[in-house]
Amino acid sequence: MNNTNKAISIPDMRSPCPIANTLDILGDKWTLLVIRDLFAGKSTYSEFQSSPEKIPTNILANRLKRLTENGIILKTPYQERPVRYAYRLTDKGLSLGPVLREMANWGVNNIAATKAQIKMNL
Amino acid sequence: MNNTNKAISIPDMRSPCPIANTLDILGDKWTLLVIRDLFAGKSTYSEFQSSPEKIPTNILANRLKRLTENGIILKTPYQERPVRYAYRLTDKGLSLGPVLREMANWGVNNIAATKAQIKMNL
DNA sequence: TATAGTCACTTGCATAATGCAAGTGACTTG
DNA sequence: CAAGTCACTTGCATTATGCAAGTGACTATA
Repeated sequence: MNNTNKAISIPDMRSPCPIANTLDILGDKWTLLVIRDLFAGKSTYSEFQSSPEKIPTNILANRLKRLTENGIILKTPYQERPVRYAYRLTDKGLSLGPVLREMANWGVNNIAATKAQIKMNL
Repeated sequence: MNNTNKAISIPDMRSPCPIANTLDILGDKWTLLVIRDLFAGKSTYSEFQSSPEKIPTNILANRLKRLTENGIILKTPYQERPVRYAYRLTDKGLSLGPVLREMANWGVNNIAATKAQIKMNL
């Protein structure tokens, strides 16, 4: 059991609606792309930066911070000398698989010129 | 057959990824709440405004415009004298049900104090 | 027929988020 | 000891969001 068993709490909820509250955490253009990259096997800051959408580095830093605070990802050093960090999904993060799967599915069915490049276990 | 059979085209795609492209249409704090309201049976401007999250009216107008342009919703007058408009989901919009369902499901399982208020056919 | 009210927005402006480029510090390799 | 990599931070311009008030078409009531 890792640290994903505690629920996220949102200080000033705009409503009790689960969709609204989920959007307060994931509802922007970048957050779910970082999570997509994690599902695709990426784990370091520079790997996230190298994705084709070219996320600005300040936004990447901000999203990694927010996702960590919300218990969706975990930051750990994977080597010393020099110390290098890996981010990975917690159970809470892994449980976003179905959300990503349905979004990807909707995209391929409804947006022209979209192509799933790699097969992910969502 | 209604007008939902044409795929959305995104002028300057940031990548061919279906998740990235879906986020370019739905990735913000408000768009999916309007769609949620439509799934919940709401259809007029004032009904959307009355939802507990209190969407600013300029943002509501903007989102209804964008969703219409993307073929996700349809605007039709439902009465003359005075003319009143109803928005409703196209087939493309209805196919977002699974996305909403998985987001709602993730919210109830991972965010404290979230409560699904009404049962929706997602 | 003046007055008030509703609906579906629009406008103006302040605040916050995003986007771009450059810089920083710890560390390693040649 | 110079150059490079990693994981960021900072400064600033641009864009989006949020709030309040206003608009115009229409109706219902006095």
